[in-house]
Amino acid sequence: MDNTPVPTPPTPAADSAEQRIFDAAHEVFVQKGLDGAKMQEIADRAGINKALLHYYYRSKEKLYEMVAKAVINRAFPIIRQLIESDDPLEQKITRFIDFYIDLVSRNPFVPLFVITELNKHPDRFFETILPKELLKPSIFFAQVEAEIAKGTLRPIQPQHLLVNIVSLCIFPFVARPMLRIVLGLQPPELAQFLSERKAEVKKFVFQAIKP
Amino acid sequence: MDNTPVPTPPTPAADSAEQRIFDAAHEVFVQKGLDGAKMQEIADRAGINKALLHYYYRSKEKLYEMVAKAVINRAFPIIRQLIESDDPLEQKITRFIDFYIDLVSRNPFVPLFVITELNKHPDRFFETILPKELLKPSIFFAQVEAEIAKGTLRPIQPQHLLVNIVSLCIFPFVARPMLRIVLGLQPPELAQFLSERKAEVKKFVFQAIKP
DNA sequence: TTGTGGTTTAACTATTCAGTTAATTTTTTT
DNA sequence: AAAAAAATTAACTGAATAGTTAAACCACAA
Repeated sequence: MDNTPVPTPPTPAADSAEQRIFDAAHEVFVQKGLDGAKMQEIADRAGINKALLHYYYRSKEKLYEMVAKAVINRAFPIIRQLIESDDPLEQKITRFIDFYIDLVSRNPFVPLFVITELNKHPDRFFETILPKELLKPSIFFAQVEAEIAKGTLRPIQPQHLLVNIVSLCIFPFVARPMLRIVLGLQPPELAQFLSERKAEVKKFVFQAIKP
Repeated sequence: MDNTPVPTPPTPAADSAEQRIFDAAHEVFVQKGLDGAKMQEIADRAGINKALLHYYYRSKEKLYEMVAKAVINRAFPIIRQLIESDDPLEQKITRFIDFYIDLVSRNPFVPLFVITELNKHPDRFFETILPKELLKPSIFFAQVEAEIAKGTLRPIQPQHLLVNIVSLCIFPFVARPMLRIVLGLQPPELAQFLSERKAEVKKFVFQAIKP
């Protein structure tokens, strides 16, 4: 028979106060950043007393750090897998664009959050939030070099290619409200426009790199 | 003879306290945002007493608003000129990329500032900060359509083309610290990498749109 | 010289907000 | 059911920081 004590789960139960606090903090921090977020607002959204925030998470900084880690750890493994896989290049790029645009269109505030965080506290970010193992894009780079050598790709620095792809995927979602200014689009047309991005980016990229 | 009184100039003298305050505020707000900026830090950077900030600019919000307007009004006319000019398309794209990358590499914090501001107070932004006249990209769109009809350009929605170009220009500079993670580049290599962007983006775009 | 208006400052007040405390309620254990 | 532990709250404290005030300073005119 099983007499091992049930360990306190590292992730709190789905509808516990602890979890509701975390979810509220997630929303608020990602949308407003560390300075813009107020503990009272987080408490209100979670529907609990402000003292509970400190009961479960000690301080604003600690809570923020946990949220930041969660954000990174949700996205990072997916990106790592996409970049480090050894699918053939064309398929890899296709998958990358599809996944990445899915990811960012579901979480449009995340890239902005990461970039802002990274600008304000680069040290903390690299030391405590980011996983020790950075990405290894060398497989991707080697694949690109190989296809160039074979003549199935025009010459291009693989680093630039990767950055180009990422830029095309992320930027329009991050800068969504800017599109209203630049293109003169209203919200409904804007949603339509963004839904076309997957196909558009793929066409654009493949045309740009064919020999 | 001229007996009209000399009006108080709308822009204060170059080395006045008023101007030094504004410059300091500009730096601090653009880098740290409204919430991250502290009035004391602005005063310190301007080398004056904190009370002077309120003497000249009433409140933090007012000062912030003036800075935001100045930022927009510096960038907007340049962009408008680039987009609305009637240079032939190829030259227009070339100029656009060159100017835009120059602009953003000299002011890497500005796009982030604008996007953040736009996310937090879209109403204020559209009502008080932005010039009444939005951009008119229709000339650009027409040019693209024309070249497609002539067969000198592959079919592509002009809106997507414009967004693609802007994304490729802005994003790498905004996300500069992310490149360290994605590409594994250290600061010196990173500077080198970014200096190659102008040439790279032009090659990439023109290859992507040729028939 | 002295009066006047604009400029600048040191010292102060008010507010906002993170964090604490001590008491109360709820849940779990015996 | 009583005792113990955990969860939750209202009310408080302290620190940071936006904003005010009143006095000092300065330039310049009468």
